[in-house]
Amino acid sequence: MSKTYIVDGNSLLFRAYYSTAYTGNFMKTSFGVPTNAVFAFHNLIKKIKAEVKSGDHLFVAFDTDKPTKRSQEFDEYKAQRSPCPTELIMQFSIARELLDAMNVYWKEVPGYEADDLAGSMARYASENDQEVRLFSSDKDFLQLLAIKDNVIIEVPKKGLKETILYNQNNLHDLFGLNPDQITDFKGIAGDPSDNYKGIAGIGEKTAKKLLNDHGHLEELIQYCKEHQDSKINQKIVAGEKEALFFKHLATIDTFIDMKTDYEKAEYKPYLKSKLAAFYQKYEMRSFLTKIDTLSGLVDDFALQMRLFDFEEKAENKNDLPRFEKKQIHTFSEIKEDVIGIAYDSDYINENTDELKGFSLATKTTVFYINKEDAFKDNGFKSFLIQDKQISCYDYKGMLVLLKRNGFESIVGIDFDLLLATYLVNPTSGQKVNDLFISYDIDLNPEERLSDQIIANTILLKDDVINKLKENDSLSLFQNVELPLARVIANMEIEGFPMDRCTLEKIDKEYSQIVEETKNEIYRLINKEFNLNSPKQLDQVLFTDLGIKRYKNEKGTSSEVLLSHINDHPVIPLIIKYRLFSKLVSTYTSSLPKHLQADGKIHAIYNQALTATGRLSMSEPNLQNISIRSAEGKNIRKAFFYPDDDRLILSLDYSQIELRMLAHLGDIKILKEIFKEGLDIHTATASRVFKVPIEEVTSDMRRKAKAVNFGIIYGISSYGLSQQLEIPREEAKELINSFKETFTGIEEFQTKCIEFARTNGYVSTILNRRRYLKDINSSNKVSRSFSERAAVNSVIQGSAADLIKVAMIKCFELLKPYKTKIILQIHDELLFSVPKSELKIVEPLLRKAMESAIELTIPLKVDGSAAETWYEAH
DNA sequence: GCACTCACG
DNA sequence: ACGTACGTGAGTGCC
Repeated sequence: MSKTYIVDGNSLLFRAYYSTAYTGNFMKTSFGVPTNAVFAFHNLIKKIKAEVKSGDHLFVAFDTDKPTKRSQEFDEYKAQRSPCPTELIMQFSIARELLDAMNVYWKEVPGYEADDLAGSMARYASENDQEVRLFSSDKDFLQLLAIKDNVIIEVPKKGLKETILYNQNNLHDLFGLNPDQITDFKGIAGDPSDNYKGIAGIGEKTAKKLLNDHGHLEELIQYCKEHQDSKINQKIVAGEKEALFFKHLATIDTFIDMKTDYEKAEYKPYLKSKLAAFYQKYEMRSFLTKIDTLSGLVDDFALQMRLFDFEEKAENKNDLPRFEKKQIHTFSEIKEDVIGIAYDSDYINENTDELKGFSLATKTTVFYINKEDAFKDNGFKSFLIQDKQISCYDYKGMLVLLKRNGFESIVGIDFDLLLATYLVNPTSGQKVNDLFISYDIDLNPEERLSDQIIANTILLKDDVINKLKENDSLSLFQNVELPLARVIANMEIEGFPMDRCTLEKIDKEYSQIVEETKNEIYRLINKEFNLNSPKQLDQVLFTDLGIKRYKNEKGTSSEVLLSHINDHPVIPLIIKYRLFSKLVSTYTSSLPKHLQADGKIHAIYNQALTATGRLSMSEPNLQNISIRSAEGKNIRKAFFYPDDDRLILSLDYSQIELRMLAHLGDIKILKEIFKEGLDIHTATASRVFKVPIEEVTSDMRRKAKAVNFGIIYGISSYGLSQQLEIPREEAKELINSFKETFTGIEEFQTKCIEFARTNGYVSTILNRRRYLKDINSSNKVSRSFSERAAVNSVIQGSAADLIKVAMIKCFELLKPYKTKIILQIHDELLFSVPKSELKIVEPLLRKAMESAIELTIPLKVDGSAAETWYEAH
């Protein structure tokens, strides 16, 4: 049997208030709003809600402050009560907000009391064969047991942890009366809490005894009138009118029509978004961090990231339109409009994968044309250059494959499922297989992938577009990511020049150093082992050689090795070995594997991978070519154009993330520094250490620089103390003086974190979202990670937005020139520039970069052109 | 396939 | 009392 849970909101809120209202020590928000009653009330509702199952009903009734039938009939109704404390009054509306946040249906009706709403609901549910459980601390409610034997009343005991259960069977044992005698009892004995006086001179005990002897008030009066032989009987007769009046007043109205309210009260799960917003607003952090442990919680943040409601989708899965599949040999066989295209290949690496053909979708059919047929088909070729509105998946990959095969670029693409779903949720995994899996679409390994891709692209398009609209991300999609795909495709096809000979020379030299250093190490410690194995190295250093670790120190990273530099002469050799073997294995010996016949490297950009909106790069990754060490930087000497009419121009944004922070957080002093064009680390040091710019020492600058970075990363005193090798206390003070000097930084961080807590995501300057699933986790470690990521993602992601816009602008302005964009390294763009164009193009590019997005501070672009990448920086 | 290490912004 | 800077890719060893 399903159940209906009814809560007398008013009486429980009163109880909740007085059970937690310790004198003068209220639970309050930082703005002074009292929340003690709401807090305890929350726990009561939560406990009740934990029992409620799907199909059950849960209803909370409240009083209003308007006159009621009782107060109109009886002037002194509740007149003796001491006035309600304002601290409680303030919480009446918050309690209602709480119920909304808990997705619980509640009701109040002017003129009625909570009792009447609850009582009527009890009758309605009971008569509909529901088991009724009624929660109230008001014993008036016991009369409702008379409705039917399926009604149970729960009265909280002191402390609110347990309840006393009343039902038809046990009421007489517990209270000494039957359910239908409760109103009679109130009439005779009165009720001080409602100011019901009853019959003067008759108290609880006598009243109960009389009712047990005579049944109901009316029968008792009749009897007393006939037997006026005792004082009690005479009192009853004298008080007849009052008794009947108070009985009438005490009678709960159970006949209000509750049908629609009953339907509205059907069980609903918690919605994480609503609840998180409430907890955030009323600063109930302990609940916020335990939110995921609630049973019956629907994580609508997670649902929000998806395109559909899963259950809804599963229901409709079989109703999804199906596409007929047809093999064709000429494009003219397609009679309807083509609305989607997907390239047929392995979807592994567009720079090396073979193109096999195309899957073309119309509204009803997926056509397949192989590469050979497509190649010689003029109809298909002209389709490619028509500016129609076509959907695809992986626009950039398709452009690269088309170009590699001598096709003209397709121009009329207005939707790319890969890029669009990446914007809906950048952290959901975008590899072709798991993309569809994450949207509950099964791919059939037997069927051609491109057919399935384009069919699903067509099916999903409208939902994804709607999602982007809802999220305000449509412009980012249409005006940034989609045009950018074209820019990147051109960069991939253009490639990056590398000279095999130069690299081979370095490789030879460095490989020799690796060998020599290795032998020297073996000789020195008289032992041979695999130096590349961190495990074996750990054993050799910290067991065999007996070097003592510092506490909490683990691993064999260069940082650890450096801290033991004086402990053994082998340590510096190992550091040297590590440096050179890294350079050889990752760069000098590996890069040539990626060099193609045109003397260039054609690496892949991943436009739909990072959590923040940055690009990433692979096969090979040219974004992490060494620069910090002199030995590593040498590698850059291998990157140049063999014919000496082209230069490499490198233009990079100066302090782009700190500028973005200054802009987004409106950090006044930081903005001033940028406007004055000062060296940022020196200037911040001068402000924080309160010395004139000229007196900033190199150590002050070093510290300021570390904190500046720290702020972008979501600083902790521990992290900073490690970075600067200073005590934590000092790091803490340093952070504090930064926060004091740069008003606005702390507020910016808090805003990012609180927004993420209530919304589940943060957004960049161009409305790029990143969801942070652990932002409310009860696990402090993962929660802190999410908090730092929340702050950092806004900054890093906004900087990524900015350079993406810059890339598009540069690409557009370069169309009349021979200069090409050839590499993007997060805050830096590299161009291949004919010497003759440099003077014209460089200022244009700088200007385009500096004005990519108008900020409230100036952007600054540094850089220079040179023959080799080594010199251009 | 994962952990470790280290290259970059 | 606890573990901690953000975002990547690649080579290597080891289960």
